[in-house]
Amino acid sequence: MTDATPNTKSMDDIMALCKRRGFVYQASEIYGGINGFWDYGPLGAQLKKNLRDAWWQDIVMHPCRGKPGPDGKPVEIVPVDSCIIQNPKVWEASGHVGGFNDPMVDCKETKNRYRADHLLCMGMKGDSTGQIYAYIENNDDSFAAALKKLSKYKKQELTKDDIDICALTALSTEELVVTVGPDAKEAGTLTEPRAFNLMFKTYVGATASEDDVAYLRPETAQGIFVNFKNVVDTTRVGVPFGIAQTGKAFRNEVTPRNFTFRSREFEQMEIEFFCHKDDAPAWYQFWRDERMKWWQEIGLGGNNLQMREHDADELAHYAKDGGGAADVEYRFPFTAPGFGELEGIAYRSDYDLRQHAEHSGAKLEYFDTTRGELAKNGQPKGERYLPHVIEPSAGLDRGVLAILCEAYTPDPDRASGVFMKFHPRVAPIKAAVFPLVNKDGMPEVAATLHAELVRRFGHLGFIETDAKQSIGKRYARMDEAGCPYCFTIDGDTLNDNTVTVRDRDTASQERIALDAVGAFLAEKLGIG
RNA sequence: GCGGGCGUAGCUCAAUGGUAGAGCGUCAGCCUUCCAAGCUGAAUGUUGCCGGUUCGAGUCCGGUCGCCCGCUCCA
Repeated sequence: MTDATPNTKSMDDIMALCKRRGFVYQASEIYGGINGFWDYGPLGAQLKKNLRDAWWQDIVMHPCRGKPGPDGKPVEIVPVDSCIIQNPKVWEASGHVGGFNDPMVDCKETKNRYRADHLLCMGMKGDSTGQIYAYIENNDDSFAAALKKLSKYKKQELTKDDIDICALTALSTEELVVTVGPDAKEAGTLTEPRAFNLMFKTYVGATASEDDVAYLRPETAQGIFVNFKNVVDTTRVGVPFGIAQTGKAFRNEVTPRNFTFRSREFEQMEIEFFCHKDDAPAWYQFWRDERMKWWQEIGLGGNNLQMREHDADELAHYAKDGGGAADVEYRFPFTAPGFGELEGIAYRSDYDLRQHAEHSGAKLEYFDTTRGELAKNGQPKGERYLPHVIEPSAGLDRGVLAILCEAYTPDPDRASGVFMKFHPRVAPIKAAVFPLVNKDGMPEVAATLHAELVRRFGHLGFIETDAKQSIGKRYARMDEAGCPYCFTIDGDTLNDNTVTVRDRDTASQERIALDAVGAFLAEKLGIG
């Protein structure tokens, strides 16, 4: 098999176009920028909104476009919009306070960095003197290398039965000085374990004391879990159902990289879908397939999109028997030939609700009146349980980036040299209206048509008009901005009330009636 | 955070330690009846930022910020 185009696009060229055409700017650029933050310009802001709106429409307002769930019933999803700052106990319950503070160890010799809790140390049994050798947990090569170095140091052939093992984090400062790093030759090159807090910290209230510490949310998911009981109590939803929200999340990444792919401030689109434990595998399969299909339909239909099931050893311990976890991945120019994650679909069991129930003391169990054994009157007695959760969690900014990369289409045969092949549904500019020349009554007709299209389609994106310079230059500009259709008023329009429609992807034209333009565009935008 | 590379106009790039430039794009006017045509004109830079060496720094040195690559990280 051959991939004709996937790896050949230049990320530098795509970034240059994003800047040039107003899709993405570096945040605080006039002050020299700030690492890991990006702003969207006019076209980027609308593109991002269109993608978010498409998700909202297809998830919340018309779930899965009407496709029934595995139970044969309509899929039910309701939205919430929770705060970026929550009670800090939320993040203790979710495990983020612990998990986002992984101590790291650096090796001064090899410049490698390791998670401190992933390193083990070996010494000769019954001989605690001299050097200690560190190796990486669950890594046979690293273990063998350390054993070999220890054998050479002790001048005798040692096997795994001849050694004592302990965690690196259990070593004293004195012991660390005589410890040889996993990839090092000399002892004492490892630093003390240092904490890296990946959550942004802030203070609630003006006094800013340590008692007032709060965190910017590192994911939107927990805002859903903490509102589970509220939603069940105040709306008429019943399990199985989902709660969805979009919003910003913040992670103090060690190394922001690859344009907007790993940013410190980013936007997520998340669903937490609650179902009975027995139904979880079927719902997992359902969402996994639906989400893959959605990304394909939104414009990532090429061979740069793939679904990857996580291997068993990647799975969280609770994910094994409810389906599993899978990522929708896109082959970005900077990951090629590999892929980068767009969305994760994870089986989370009842882990999150259970954690919040334990930490908060709230009763989060759901009483399901459709289950349980039948009473004498034939009605089910009901069943009380913590619902299990399937979580499709997508990165909005990553989606935008994938769409930008996929749309970027070099074409030496056209004036612009490149055009942006956006799916009409997400294209930030929906249409453009041009008078062929800026005289002879054409501008007036164009202005009238433009005003009509703005009224009818302006809520979906920009409707452009432009009478300056040559028609070829205007088409070229629209190619780079990814406008799918250009309507041109020419001399014939004045005689027979027809206009030309130029198709961005083929650069070919057809004539349609002036009063049919609205219907034409509606059909092309999929809102006929 | 570590190592390497890079930083000049919106973009792509010039400029031996000696007056900061070009092409494209942008804007204005003229012209123009279908794909960046042509003509005329205009705007745009504390050379990322701060400091040092020098009579003189875009150029050399130090620091800092940012971007790219490799580590690390990616809950």
